[in-house]
Parts: sequence; C-alpha cells; structure tokens
Amino acid sequence: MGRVKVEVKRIQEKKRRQVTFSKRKNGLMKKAGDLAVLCDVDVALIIISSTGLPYQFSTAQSLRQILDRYLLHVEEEAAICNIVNGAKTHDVLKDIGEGGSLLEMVERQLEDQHIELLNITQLIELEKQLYSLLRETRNRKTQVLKETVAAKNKKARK
Amino acid sequence: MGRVKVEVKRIQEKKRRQVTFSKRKNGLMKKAGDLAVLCDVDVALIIISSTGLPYQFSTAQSLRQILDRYLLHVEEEAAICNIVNGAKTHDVLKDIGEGGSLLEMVERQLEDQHIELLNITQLIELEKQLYSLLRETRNRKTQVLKETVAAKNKKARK
DNA sequence: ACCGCTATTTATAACTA
DNA sequence: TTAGTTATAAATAGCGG
Repeated sequence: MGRVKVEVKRIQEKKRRQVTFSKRKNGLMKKAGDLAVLCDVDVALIIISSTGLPYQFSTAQSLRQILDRYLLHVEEEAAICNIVNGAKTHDVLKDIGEGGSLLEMVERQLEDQHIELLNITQLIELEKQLYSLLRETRNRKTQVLKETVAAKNKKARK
Repeated sequence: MGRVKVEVKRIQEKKRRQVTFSKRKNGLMKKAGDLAVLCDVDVALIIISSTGLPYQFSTAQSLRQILDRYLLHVEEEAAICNIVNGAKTHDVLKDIGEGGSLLEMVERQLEDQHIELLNITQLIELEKQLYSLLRETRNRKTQVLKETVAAKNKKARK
C-alpha cells in the first residue's frame, strides 16, 4: 500500500529496510492495539530487530502475564500429551537428575518427598520457589558474563 | 478500512465481534510475517481470545526462542538495575529462602556452594536443571488440577 | 534519522449466498 | 455459519525537507 507494490522479501538497501521497519512496526502495534480493544482480547507482540533490540507491545500490565498464560496453556497440552503417551513424572524426574550435576543433592532431597505425592498447594509453592531461583540464576549468569566482557575490554585497552 | 469508519472501542454485538476478530487476527499475523521477511527481524505474536484460547505467530522455530531472548534482555536490564541500586544477589536469595517452605533444604544446600561463587559453566548447568525441574513441577500441577476436576465431575454425575 | 505529503496498494465492514 | 464480493477506510512507499 504505497506508490508501488512491493514483493514480500528481504529489502536489500539498508536505509530503506530501516525506514520500512520503523513504519511497519508502528503500524503493526497500532493494529494489535485496535484488535485488542475492538474484540476484547489480550495481545502480546515482541519484535526483535536485527541488532537484537527488542520492541514490545502488550495489553496486560505486564507482558509476563500473557506469556505465563500462554506457557501455561502450552504446558497443559504437553502434560496431556505426556499422560497419553504413558510417560511417568517419575521417569522424567530421574532423567533430569542423571548426568552428575551440581544439583544432585537437590534431586535426592526431592526424591524423598516425591514430587508426585505433593498436593496442589505444595506444588504451587514449589513452582514459585523454583521460578525465583531460576530468575536469580539467570541474573547472576548475565552479571558474570558482563564482568567477563568488561574484564576483556579493560585488558584490550592496555 | 471498510464500508464505514469504525470507532476503536469494544464491539458490542457478539457476532460482529467474532467476525472482526477472525478477520483482523489473520490480517495482523500476515502483517507480522511481512514485517519479519521485509526487514529481516524476529517477531512473536500471541493473541488470547476472550474464551482463553491462545493463537500464536512466530518467525523462529519455536516461540520459546523469541521469548527467551526477550526475557534474557529484560533480565539483563533488571540485573543492571540491581547492580545500580546496590542490591546484592545474596540478599535476594535470602529473601527467597525465607518464609519456611518446602525448599528450605534446597536453599541451605545452595548456600553452602554459594550462587555468587559459581562459574559461568556451573551457572548455565544450574539454570538448565532448575528450568527442567520447574517445567516438571508445572506439568505435575496441571495434572493434579485435571484429576481434581475429573473427580468433581464424576461426583456430580452421581 | 524523522516529519509531512499523497498516489497507490492493502485491509476490511457490510453485504451476499 | 462460513466463504466470497465490493465499496471504502487505512496503511504505506517513495519523495522532499
């Protein structure tokens, strides 16, 4: 929808590609917002530019909310699939534990009060705890990576 | 862009809303795909209908890849923010551990080989383990919920 | 890189079957 | 109800600042 018809394929000229990206990104986000309002639905949109910069749009307070709902759904499907295929929670847990890891101890602890025997409240609590721990681990990993890069740069400047 | 100009607000008539949802959802996904190809970027789009059904579009093999990249970026920002604010990883970990939980043991184990002292390889391994464990916990939670619902239905039929 | 302009293309609201 | 058709609104490509 412009002066000429454009083929849907990667735009070669960098400048034209950048301009088109900016314009269409805005258009897409506007349309996402319109859809959400008109049809009373939740929408999450993530665009990651070629430089790795993320742009996001989301109707909920946090994009996380939508992602969590989506992931929950996906995991429900996976769970159903597991049940159908006869895969046992126990087997999966054992697989995770194998391979001699830092977390062997943790695995052993969990084996005692087996995950299958936990009630729903306990499971929710366990999920929360693991999620926090995971986030913290990721943060720490990022920090270590940053420090490594910083150290390298310092060395390079010498 | 139709016979008449429409205001951007919730469509009252259910049928019209449904039709518009279907049409605009398709349009939005097409545009998302065009943007990705034309500008060589990654796009993830999640739409959750009012009935809770999720629809998704994504350029990567798995939407997860884009989400992970996005979340990584967000968590990097958070990590920087933490560093700026002087919050210590240790404090956060301690907060997580407080509240007398199922995971107290795990926390204690981790305290010994403190998370701050782990090297990058170990952190990556720990992350993987926690992620698997989290997924498993969520699956199990879903399963328990399903069983609960099934049991209720059975009871109700009597 | 970002505006405004406008000729055109594209999306779609209402309609139709 | 789910697809096509059509008249019209909306998005946007190229261009000039």
